[in-house]
Amino acid sequence: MTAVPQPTSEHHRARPGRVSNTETYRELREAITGGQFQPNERLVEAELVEMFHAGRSSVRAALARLDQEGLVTREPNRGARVRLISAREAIEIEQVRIALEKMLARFAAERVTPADLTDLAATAGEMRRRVDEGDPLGYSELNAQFHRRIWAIADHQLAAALLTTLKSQSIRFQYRTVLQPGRAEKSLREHETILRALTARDADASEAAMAEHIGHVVTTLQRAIATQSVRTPWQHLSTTSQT
Amino acid sequence: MTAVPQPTSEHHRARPGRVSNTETYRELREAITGGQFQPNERLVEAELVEMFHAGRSSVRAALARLDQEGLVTREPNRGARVRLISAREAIEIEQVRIALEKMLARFAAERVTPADLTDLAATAGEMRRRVDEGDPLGYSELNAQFHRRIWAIADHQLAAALLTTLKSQSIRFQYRTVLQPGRAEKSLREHETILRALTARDADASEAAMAEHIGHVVTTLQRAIATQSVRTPWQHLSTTSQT
DNA sequence: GCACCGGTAATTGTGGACAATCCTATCCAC
DNA sequence: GTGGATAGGATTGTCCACAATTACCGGTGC
Repeated sequence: MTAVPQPTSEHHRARPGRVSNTETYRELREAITGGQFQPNERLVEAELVEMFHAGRSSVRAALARLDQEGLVTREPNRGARVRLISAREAIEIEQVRIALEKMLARFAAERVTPADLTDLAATAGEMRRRVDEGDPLGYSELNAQFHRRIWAIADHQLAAALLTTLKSQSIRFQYRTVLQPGRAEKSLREHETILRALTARDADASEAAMAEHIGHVVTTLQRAIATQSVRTPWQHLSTTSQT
Repeated sequence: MTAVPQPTSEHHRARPGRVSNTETYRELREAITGGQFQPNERLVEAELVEMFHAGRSSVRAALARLDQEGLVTREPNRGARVRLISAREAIEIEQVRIALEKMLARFAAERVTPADLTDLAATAGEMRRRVDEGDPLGYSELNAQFHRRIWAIADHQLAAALLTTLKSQSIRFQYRTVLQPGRAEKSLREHETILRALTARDADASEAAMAEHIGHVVTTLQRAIATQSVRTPWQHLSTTSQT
């Protein structure tokens, strides 16, 4: 079956000297998304126990959870591996992302406040600065921030949770849409279009602008996948993603 | 964090006499969605061990997994409970469902084959028969089948997986829309509209028809929730849901 | 050289025991 | 009678040992 997106009960509190159960989960997750393991690399429980100074129970729980999140694969009696995301899956993820972000853009347009707008405008301005300075990494970070801000305005916990998890799966590591030349300027203009639509509180326009924006990401992604198979397959560069 | 939707590695094979690990998961899940437990009811591990003739490890694993799927809640050192889904969450679920099913309707319109269409038409015909006979339960089942068929045509694993899980969460609420007077006829007509749009291979019309259909479900749901708080809170009738 | 086969090592799956934590009921002081 | 402290029971969290399964490797027969 399939894992759903609830903000999984996470009221755990870290105890002083101990390595909490969810702590090892967090660390392992970080290690995977951070690229410390190659995709498809085996994750032997005993090794992880030593690596994170945790009990085997914790490691097993963490693996089970990451399995459901789609970051690792487990086969019975054969252990866990870092999940390798196929091109098709990566595209499916982006398509779902479009559907959800469209919805959120619409909701955001209906609820946005003046304070939100000045905030978004500030971020957009900062993004333009980064582009002009030729700082793609900083731009990426602000980009993510822009989108998250819209999620917050839309105030939709479920969609936000889903998007967060989906994001961590794909783009973060393997199919990084590398900075195609000229993509940054276009991306920036798309964000500005979104901002204008939100400012006008035009739900249809906001949704359409968001759809077009992420749609471009998909085509960029598809191009990247088409040409990628030739070059070095798995290159982990940084942790920010580019949209 | 949040659970993601991968078709979680599930190659397990049931051994003759033994109660496999994922088997208890399946049973427990079935018990919860089937309404064998009251919402918010405590799920004591020892009791479940006895009930399903499984080891505590299995039960614990199952609970962890169901926690991520959003069917149970766990608090550290305080055990697990059947998750009670708030009205807001139920609505959020339906909203996400709209977004995803719209997308799938569009994809389906682009890929549908003549065989698919005759199949859908047959289901729609059967649905009409059930409505005429006044068989809401049978209608519900066919309804679900109709939607699943569209998912299959769209051929989008991720979205299908997400929808399946979301559905299992909100089953309790979906019951309420069934019994609304006159809802069945309207629902049927909406499905027929969707079918016509698909037959015409009109992606925009298909998406719109699907959006309108599920949109009505949401408003019906909201009305039901508004009036519900007074009457008997949790009445489990069957396992099929009504949209 | 290659397929098959047995044994051994490595790894995962599971149950049980114990520790840690929380809840409840009771008792005592005021 | 009320509030707080405390002991007891119930329940969960974690470690550990052992069983079960799989992978690896060398040997044998053809």
